[in-house]
Amino acid sequence: MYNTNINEISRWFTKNKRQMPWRDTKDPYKIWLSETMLQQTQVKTVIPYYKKWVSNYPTILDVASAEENSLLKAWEGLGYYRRCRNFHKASIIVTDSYNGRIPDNYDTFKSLPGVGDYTASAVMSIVFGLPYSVLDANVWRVMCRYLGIKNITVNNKNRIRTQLNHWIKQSKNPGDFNQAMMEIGSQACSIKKPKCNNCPINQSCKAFQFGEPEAYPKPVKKKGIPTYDVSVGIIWDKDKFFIQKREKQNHLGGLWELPGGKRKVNEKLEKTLQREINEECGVKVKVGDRAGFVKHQYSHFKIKLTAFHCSLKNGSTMPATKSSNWIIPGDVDLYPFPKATLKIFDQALT
DNA sequence: TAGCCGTGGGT
DNA sequence: TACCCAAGGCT
Repeated sequence: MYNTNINEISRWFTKNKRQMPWRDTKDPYKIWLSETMLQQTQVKTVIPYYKKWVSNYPTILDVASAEENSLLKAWEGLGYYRRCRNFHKASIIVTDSYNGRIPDNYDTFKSLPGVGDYTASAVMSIVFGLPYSVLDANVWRVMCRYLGIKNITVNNKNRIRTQLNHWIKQSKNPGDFNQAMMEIGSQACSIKKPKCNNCPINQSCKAFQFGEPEAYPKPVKKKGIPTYDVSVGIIWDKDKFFIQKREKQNHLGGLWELPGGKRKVNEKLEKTLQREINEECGVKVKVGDRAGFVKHQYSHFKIKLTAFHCSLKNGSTMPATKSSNWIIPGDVDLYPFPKATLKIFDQALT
């Protein structure tokens, strides 16, 4: 029965796999990069970023020798920017400590920053043919349905691991097996309205036999997220305006932004701006016309973001530092900004 | 360990 | 519109 499933999965993958720029490479750098970009990010979203990245940085040596600011600019809009900073750090470790060769050992590779169980298993199996099974959100859903599992427990996770390990040891190509399982989850065993008639393992699938695949696994209720009113300033000095770099350990770390902050209850947005800029930069500003307004949603909160044109009051100065600068609108292309800031620029600088 | 971390696709 | 969630990792 097991080997029958393996053969069916393999046949299904050959027939149904989508083409992706990294699909046919065994270059550990490119597979590692793609798996990093794919974390919590859909294939369709990743493809253009992947292409641009490998064009800019063809080898891991190019990444190691690049400025973090340039790498973040290439990552701009992809989100979860810590992935980019960790990939940079890891590339330097590989260059300095492993003579530029990406480790072919699971534990050594997984010790690199940003490499967890999923990424290590994916790279080891796809590049080096080692039998480490991946358990991402897709495979988790496929296996919950296959084994008739509703709840996340340690025991159930072990049952899934055991079955996957058994299969992958039987498979001729561990990398293809892993990718096949993920592709089944994405294309056939979808969250809503799964296409069970196009699934290679439906004959042994408990959830399919029970006639209610969507009930497995049991959906977890998630919390609501708060909304904040935020106001930021475009502080002009002649043709230049002020930007600052966010602390690396913080939200959107390493990216650049306009100064500003969260509105307090019953506070006017103009007042918020003067208060925040005084707290952050130690200067007083004159707030002028509204420059833009956008709504934006992050992972765990939403913002309503209002931007104002501003100018420094007489006697106030803000010198450029390592983490701040005065730039002309054309320089926006030189710095990585969060999406919300880019939306404000679209409204305010054109 | 559960919360944090971005953005866009899909419905 | 509003909401869920995606080829996870870190603390």
